[in-house]
Amino acid sequence: MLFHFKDQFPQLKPFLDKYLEFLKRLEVPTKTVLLEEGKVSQNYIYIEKGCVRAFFNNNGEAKTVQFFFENEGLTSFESFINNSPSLLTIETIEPSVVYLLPKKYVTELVKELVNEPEFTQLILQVSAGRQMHYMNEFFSFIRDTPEQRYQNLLNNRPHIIQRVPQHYIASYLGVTTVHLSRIKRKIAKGKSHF
Amino acid sequence: MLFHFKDQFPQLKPFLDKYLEFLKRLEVPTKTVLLEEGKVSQNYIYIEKGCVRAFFNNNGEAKTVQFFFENEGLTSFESFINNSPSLLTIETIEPSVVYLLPKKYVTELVKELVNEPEFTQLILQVSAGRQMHYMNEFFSFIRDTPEQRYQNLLNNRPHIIQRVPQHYIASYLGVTTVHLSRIKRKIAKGKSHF
DNA sequence: TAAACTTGATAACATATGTTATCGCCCTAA
DNA sequence: TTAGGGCGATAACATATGTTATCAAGTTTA
Repeated sequence: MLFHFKDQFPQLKPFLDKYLEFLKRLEVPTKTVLLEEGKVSQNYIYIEKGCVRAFFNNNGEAKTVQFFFENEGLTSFESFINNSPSLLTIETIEPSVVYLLPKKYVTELVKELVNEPEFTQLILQVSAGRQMHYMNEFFSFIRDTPEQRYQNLLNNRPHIIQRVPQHYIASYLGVTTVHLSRIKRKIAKGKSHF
Repeated sequence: MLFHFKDQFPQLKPFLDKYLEFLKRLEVPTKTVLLEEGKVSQNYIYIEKGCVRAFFNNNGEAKTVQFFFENEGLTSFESFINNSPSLLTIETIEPSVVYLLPKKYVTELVKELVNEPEFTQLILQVSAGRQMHYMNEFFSFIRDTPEQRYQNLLNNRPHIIQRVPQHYIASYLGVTTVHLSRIKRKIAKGKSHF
């Protein structure tokens, strides 16, 4: 969220650069929890290498809602703003290298930036983008069958299918692993006709 | 979105009040379209009386995603910020009285406010709230069965069930009207045991 | 007032998806 | 090297939900 926008909003660069030194580099194995559902987010997270998933717990069953990869940053936005417990757990899927910026510094940074009109622009833009993302995911769930959602992944984000274990993908699509297998078989059959 | 926050952010009040005179009052019948999917939002909308639904079109079938009632304001946020076509149509469900603030004035107002630190606070808060809303709707779709979603409506927002025609509710729940009837019968049966 | 719509319930049948169990493959730890 | 565990495919059966058609009651319109 934060450090991606240096190029787009050059006036903010000096503010952001000041905080680079407070980033903590972390090398972590698979299945490391970076933020736990129900706890207040304590860090802004940036992924240098590897990938993570965001999920929430429903009666012991994990529902995966999003994947993040290299060069992406993430926060539990609402958790940061309102000090409210995170709705999601963030967990690595592969051995990963991440940078953390502790909440304390994020808060400081925001305090400094709140007087910069450019920052308001950035906030508006980031917020609109996030809202767009959740709306699109939401609408896709309503509009598309699981098979169509799988096709969307194949067409638009094949790296996810390549890197992420199938049971997480099934969870993301909203079906069981059994049904995802059926979907894959059906698609494979369809293809073999040509 | 905008005029609700006068009390919470008193410093912004004079800015907001200046624009009250540009609000256009409109009395409209049922099924009036206030914003059409695919078009750029031209107004901030405030509902004085009546109610509206937000839906998108999927192969000729309308998928309802949200209802708004008295004293609520709405914008297609992304559409406003990015001048992008709205993902949703906004249509009245009842004869309604609404106020419109043309985009021109909203833009002006935002330009004035962008230098007010309090405005950034407001933006952060509104954005977090909106994101929370869409996340919750999204997660409820993933987590809950249509029957549970109907129970949630009954428990938390019974006014919706009372005022809104059943086919819109079925669409909102993600099922056919036939299935919603089944759900209602099942719940009625369950109750009659006590 | 009568005709035409709209809304909601219901039945019969079709399809999509979940549940449980089994099998095979690959990887890793002892 | 072998035993166990994680992962994915598949089959058989169960359940949830969609589709189509019909009916009844209420509402709008000519």
